[in-house]
Amino acid sequence: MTNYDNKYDANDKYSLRGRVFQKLREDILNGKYKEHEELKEVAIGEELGVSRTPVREAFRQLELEGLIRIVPNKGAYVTGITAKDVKDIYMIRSLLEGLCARLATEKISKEQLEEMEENIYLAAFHEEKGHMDQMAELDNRFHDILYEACDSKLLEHTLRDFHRYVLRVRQKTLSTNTRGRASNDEHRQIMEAIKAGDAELAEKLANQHMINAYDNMVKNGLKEIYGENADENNNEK
Amino acid sequence: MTNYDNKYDANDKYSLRGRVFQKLREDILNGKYKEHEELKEVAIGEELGVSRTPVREAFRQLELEGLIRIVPNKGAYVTGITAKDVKDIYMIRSLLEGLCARLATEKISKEQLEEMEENIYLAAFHEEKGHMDQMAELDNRFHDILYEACDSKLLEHTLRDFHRYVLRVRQKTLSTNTRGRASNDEHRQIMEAIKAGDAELAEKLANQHMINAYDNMVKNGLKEIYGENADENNNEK
DNA sequence: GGCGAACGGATTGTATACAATTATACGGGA
DNA sequence: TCCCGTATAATTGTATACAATCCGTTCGCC
Repeated sequence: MTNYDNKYDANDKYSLRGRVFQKLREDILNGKYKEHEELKEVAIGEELGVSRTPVREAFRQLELEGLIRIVPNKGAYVTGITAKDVKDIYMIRSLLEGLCARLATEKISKEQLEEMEENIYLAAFHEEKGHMDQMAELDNRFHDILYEACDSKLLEHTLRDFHRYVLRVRQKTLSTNTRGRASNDEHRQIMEAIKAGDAELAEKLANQHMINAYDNMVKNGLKEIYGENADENNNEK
Repeated sequence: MTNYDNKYDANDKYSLRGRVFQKLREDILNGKYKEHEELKEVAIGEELGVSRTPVREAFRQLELEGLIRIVPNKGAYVTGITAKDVKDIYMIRSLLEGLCARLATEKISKEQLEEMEENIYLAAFHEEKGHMDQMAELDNRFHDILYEACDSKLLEHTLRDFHRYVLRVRQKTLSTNTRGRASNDEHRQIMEAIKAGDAELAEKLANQHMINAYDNMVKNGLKEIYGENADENNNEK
């Protein structure tokens, strides 16, 4: 659990630690550092032109974000995501996105609703054109708007954490374009329920949206990508 | 989001950083350091006989646990919990504890179920004797067993985070002894549903258990303790 | 040849020194 | 008296030096 008030202030990009943190997070999510790869303090420090101190502090933060795993006196390793992790996350997200949509129905602002409509409009355009990158970006943004609109710092942060955590997976699987249209449709239905003030429906639709997203992942070979590497849980000392 | 595999290995109590981290966390939860109190690196370091380095690293971890808030170039402050935070947490927990109970119904081991029965038996005993401390301890343990039993590292960790986050509040409010018995009853019902293999019922009961716990808190003056200190969100630079 | 202990390199853990930033106190001027 | 700029102290940010630990290798012994 993290600082729900203003975490990004604390990781400000003007401090070396903050810059290292954001750079490493991005590189891990981008896949530059692969699963189980070891991150060495001096190497990272030299690459970014800083000393070990800010690198170490960034490591501590990355660990609690779940992106790396620090083994005392040994090193820092990029964490792997098992197929079960993904399943669990989507189970949790299904409930929480539903809650989020329900709360957002009461709390959403005019501006947020407008941005949501614009988002859906744009997504339809890019879907037709086959612009996958923009689609992914808009999908992320749609959920971010929803998180902001629920007016709960805690829920917003929790969902953002999970969302970010599965970005690595989504980048590899969401490029199946049949899902793109379905996802857009579901977004629009959620938006319309919110706009109509039907909190119950919005919750139900958001629930199902996550279930559908996960089912699609499984269909498109999640298992093959993140095989059942059961060696994830070996607690060897 | 944190390392779901073995975070406690990384914060091993044999490293200075780990010891500082655990000590500070305990002191914050115990109330030794009060809300909005500033934690100074040198002071903590001298008190524990270590240099600033491990203290700083412990701070970074505490921040992502949500216990302190670090303002760059200024300091680290113990985070306050607003009444709304507590409400949000219980809303989230209601859903997730329900999910946890549902999963646990399928996955719980014989040993875990036995410990749960023993827990409930002991709680009834201590409730009759009026042993508040033991009651609180058993209540914590009951939920921990449930978290372990759901067989999801991610869900387990998420729930533990939220649970720990509200410990500060619970210590001040759960000592109303009428709730003790009701809580025990609810625990037993959840356990029996799990034992009977009725996942739907277990989920519903766990949902309601959280709602009841929160309602009781409100009744017993949550507002008065954690007043609407709206000054929590001032993002002054 | 196999096995174990000791050595050495590499890496992390901790302490300390120095730089940058912020807060506070003081003093001068209007 | 009030305001404001400057100096100074306190605190955090970063770099570096040193200690402890881990891991592979080599050497010696059986």
